Amino acid sequence: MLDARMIRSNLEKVEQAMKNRNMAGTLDNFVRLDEQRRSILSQVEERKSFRNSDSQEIGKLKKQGMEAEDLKQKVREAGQEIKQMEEKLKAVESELQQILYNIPNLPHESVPVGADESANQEIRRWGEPRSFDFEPQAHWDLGPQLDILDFERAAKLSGTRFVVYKGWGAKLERAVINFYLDIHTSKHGYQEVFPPFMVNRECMVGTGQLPKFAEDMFKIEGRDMYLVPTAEVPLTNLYREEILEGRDLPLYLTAYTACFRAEAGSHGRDTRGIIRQHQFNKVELVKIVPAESSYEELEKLTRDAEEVLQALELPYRVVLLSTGDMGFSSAKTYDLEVWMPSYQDYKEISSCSNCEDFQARRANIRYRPGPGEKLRFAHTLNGSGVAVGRTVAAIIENYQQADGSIVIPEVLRPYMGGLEVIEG
RNA sequence: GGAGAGGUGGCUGAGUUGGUCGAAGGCGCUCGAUUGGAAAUCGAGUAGGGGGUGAGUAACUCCCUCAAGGGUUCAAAUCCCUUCCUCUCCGCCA
Repeated sequence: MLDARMIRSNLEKVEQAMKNRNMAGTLDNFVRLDEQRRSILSQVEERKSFRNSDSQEIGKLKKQGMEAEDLKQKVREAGQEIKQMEEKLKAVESELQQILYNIPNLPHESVPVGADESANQEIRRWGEPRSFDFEPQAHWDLGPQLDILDFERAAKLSGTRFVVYKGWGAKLERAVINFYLDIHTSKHGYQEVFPPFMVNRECMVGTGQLPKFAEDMFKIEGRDMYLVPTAEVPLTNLYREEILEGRDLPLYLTAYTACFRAEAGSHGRDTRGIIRQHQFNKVELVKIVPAESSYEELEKLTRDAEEVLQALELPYRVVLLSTGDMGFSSAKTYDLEVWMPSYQDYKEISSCSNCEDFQARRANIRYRPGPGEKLRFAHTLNGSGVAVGRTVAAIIENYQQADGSIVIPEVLRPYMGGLEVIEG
């Protein structure tokens, strides 16, 4: 959420930013409601001020043993008026709130302006895509052949966009999770967290999934709760409605969770394999930092995510997303894209974003920079560190051999009981 | 699921015959005094949000907030209702 006062004094800038994000419409409604709100508010407050002083007057008269029926009557009438005005104010404020909740974050000045991913900028590449001396297979063919992925039985259990991992496949998934958590906690200084996979509405509003993207979420029937679409939600909301001490920042948090997404509107995209599932595993990185250092922290966070791909020796590239391709809450996003032989292309495996104070303002996460200083909204960052299912898919495809077996990346072998190759 | 207790400022803890209480005291913190420096001691200050005047992250002023929402009343931290949360006991359960 953007600061209403900031919008008020930067109308053109915000409207242009919305345009750059392919969001139609103007801020005319905002301006109208904002003015209305302030005008009603000062009127109400004026009445209240009179009511308060009259009411105190009654108290004084009573104390002296005098009656004050006239004054009481007057205040009673003022109360009625105030009540009516407050109802109107409430209506205006909630309308205003809805508008604010639906305005995306302002892109950082370093973000390329463009309508879609074609405007994204490649920042750097790491590793060489392997050239095969045989016809490489896709993970959705290799997995079932090796009996480590079972799509047919997953459909029986849950439908499309689900997968069952079996045997060494299940082990590999778990190995990747543990490997990621171990690196981020022991080497990069993140605190490991194991949060609930279900959260309340306030959390979803706090990080920006709601109200705008309700159709992408799985809601729990009969309760105001949602399955987490990413650990970013519980991790960032850990400090919702809290005031942190400046000296306690930055906070580095990491968590493994399953992630649940309805994938509304993505019919026909990535229908094969485990690239796009309703449930997938992810190790997430979240930072809560002072405003001054958030862009430095974004670079560091991105490197932290890259490092696990380097350790796995998976070729990837880093892409700076354009204004049209960025997520709603983000001011600047780097995607990490891993080489996928089945796509003959790089495929997103991580998304690292600086949300600045956009989420903190929604979730009311503040900090006191120093003793006696005014409270400020913290800056929040998040990044996949990285997607586990897509990692497994990338390993299967990039490490496949002509006979259909899969070599286990060296760093994962300790997590696999020393296994070097998964064979049929 | 049943029975009971409770939710007050950064923390702790008063305040429940409704009235000047945004809230005593303590701790913590900030500034000052003291000291060669520090501890101890003494003094002062110290909640958050929003609106208005204003060039102002200065100053002044008003409104709101004692878990959340509603109600009673001229007036509610104090009375009533609903919801949420915490704790204790019982039941159930991994």
